[in-house]
Amino acid sequence: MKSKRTSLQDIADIVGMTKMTVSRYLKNPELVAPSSRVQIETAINKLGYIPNRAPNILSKGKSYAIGVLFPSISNHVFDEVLRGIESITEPAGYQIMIAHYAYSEQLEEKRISSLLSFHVDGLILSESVHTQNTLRMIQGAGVPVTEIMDTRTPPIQQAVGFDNEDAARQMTDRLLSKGYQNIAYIGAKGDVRDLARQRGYEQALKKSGQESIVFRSPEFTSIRLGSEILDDILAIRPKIDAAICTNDDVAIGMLVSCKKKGLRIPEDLAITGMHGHEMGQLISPNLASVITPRFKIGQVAAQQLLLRINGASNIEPFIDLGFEINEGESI
Amino acid sequence: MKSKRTSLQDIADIVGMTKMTVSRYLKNPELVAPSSRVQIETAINKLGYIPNRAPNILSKGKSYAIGVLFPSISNHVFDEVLRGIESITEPAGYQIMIAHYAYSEQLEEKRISSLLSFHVDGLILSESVHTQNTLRMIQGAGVPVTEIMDTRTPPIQQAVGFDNEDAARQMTDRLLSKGYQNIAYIGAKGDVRDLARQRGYEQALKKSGQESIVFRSPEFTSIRLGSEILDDILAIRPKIDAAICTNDDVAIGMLVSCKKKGLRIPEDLAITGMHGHEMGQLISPNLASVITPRFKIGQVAAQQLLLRINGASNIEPFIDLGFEINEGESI
DNA sequence: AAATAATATGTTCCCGGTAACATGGCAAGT
DNA sequence: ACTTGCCATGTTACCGGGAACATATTATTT
Repeated sequence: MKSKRTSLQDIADIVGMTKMTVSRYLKNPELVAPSSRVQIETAINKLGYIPNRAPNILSKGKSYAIGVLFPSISNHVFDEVLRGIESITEPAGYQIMIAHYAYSEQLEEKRISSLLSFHVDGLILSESVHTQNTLRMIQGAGVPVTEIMDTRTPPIQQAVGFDNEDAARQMTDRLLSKGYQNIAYIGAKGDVRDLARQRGYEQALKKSGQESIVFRSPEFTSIRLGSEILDDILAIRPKIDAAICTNDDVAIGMLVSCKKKGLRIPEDLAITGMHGHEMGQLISPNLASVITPRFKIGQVAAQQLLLRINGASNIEPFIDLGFEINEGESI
Repeated sequence: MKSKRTSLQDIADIVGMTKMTVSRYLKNPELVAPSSRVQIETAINKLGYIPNRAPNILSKGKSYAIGVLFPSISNHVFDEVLRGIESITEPAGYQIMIAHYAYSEQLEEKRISSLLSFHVDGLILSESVHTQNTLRMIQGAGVPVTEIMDTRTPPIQQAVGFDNEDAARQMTDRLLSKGYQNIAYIGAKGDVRDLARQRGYEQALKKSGQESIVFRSPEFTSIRLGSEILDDILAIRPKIDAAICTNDDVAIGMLVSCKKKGLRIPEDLAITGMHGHEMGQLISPNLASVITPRFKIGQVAAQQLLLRINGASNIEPFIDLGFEINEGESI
């Protein structure tokens, strides 16, 4: 039953050559005599050869695979990033191995360990906080790493993204300049980016002399969370007139809840999000959001990583790709 | 610079034993003398050993990895499925390798080839249509395969999911029994599941004697697509009173558009979706949808796959996990 | 005390692609 | 005719974990 996969040797046996010739045919056909090529080709078609990376991983330590870690695979933010990554790795002949870690450092460590056990040639991480062990492993494996999204936290080697703190600060300033008096920040079970945004918000408020109002849910972000949290917030602070949400999911949930309750946006409550989710741009009113260069982030991260995999050593530790603010109609 | 990763041999050298003893310590510590254990432990902590799967893949042909293919990683539907899969594979010590193929058979083939080149022990596929080459490769590699979501198309080996055709038929019947007279089906750049749903819809309509009205966009499904398509549909068929959308994204987009135009739901237009997206349950009116057992599908698929990886041969070709219909407020 | 068993560790070999080097044969150049 | 060189192919060795078997040391039994 378990009839071992065909190896180069099996093909070589059929055509009466050594596996070396078959190997050459697969990598550089022009090195093989035309008459031999036809024979090998025929044999391969008959047996159906599937390449085998294990020998090379073992003897050369190179897998032509790149590990990509996302906190959650359903997050649309990372869909664009992935497309950006693949736009670079695909033509370069590198295979992507995606894993997710549910925002848990411990799970991230497990995933990285697993990816490294397959000898990935490089890692793209979405988190800026790692366990001690994770750092040791990466160090020990000697693989290049690029961290994406945030450019605030000092990276392991290199960060590609934008300034979350500044994004929140600028958004807060817009609200202030529009005259809002009671601006709240809505966070969730957080990553450092959420915290960076909160800092930006707090700094902007402090400069203006306003008091900061922070709500942080212990749950992961979701549309549902945004919709549920509204009542709690209004119960504690009935007079807030603007809510800066950590991302579009929470903002959309809150916006939907407001509409159900009959609250007018932005007259009764202004709402802002983060990342420019398709949905936020379609609903009415149009959600104010920070538009981030997600595709570009993936692209640049992959480019940088490949450069370093191929030996480049002049690492730019921070590559900031900026952002844009879309005021929408919700502020 | 490229200072080769520490191997079992490196650790063995430090403690003055052979790598075999170190290997034993890692797999069955109780086989190693307590005094040796401490020494090895210390050496490992100092050098930081990262496991290496390549030798075993090479010599035993087993990777303890399972390849999972999703059409798109941002699709929330597959997030739940993935959680279900991991709830089984994680405790069993299997690593998941996720890949996506953007609904393209050709890309699926490339991904499968790549996964097989890493000697994955099994595959979970989300598509029911494959290239000839894909089928040959799977056959040749001799790996167990489980296809998820649909239980209509004949599977390569086994399918775990629900009956898309029946789901659409039942939903159509609900609309008919509520008295709708002009029910349209809204599809997108489709997979077979979309087509199965269309069939179910058409059969239900035929039985009732109504004429079927099908709109199929050449684009991938998205909320935006749903919102854009509404005008086109109304232009061609102004008198439709119900729209069965291929999934919740399209339905939500359409619903949002209706609200913008001032159309009342369900009085002016009834709308139904598929899969029970969180957002659909939060918006007002609540979206009618088919609630599918996504977590369970992942769980059962993984269980079945592991059984077969471990030699089980009594394959149940179809495992139907059913669905529920949530009428919501939109019909 | 001798025989047996249990324990701890060592030895050998396998997997398969391919880099590096070796070789045999034929064609071009002198 | 002899050298030089190229072309097509072969040979060898390597990577590292672990199964299977072998061996050495100590403990237990009769």
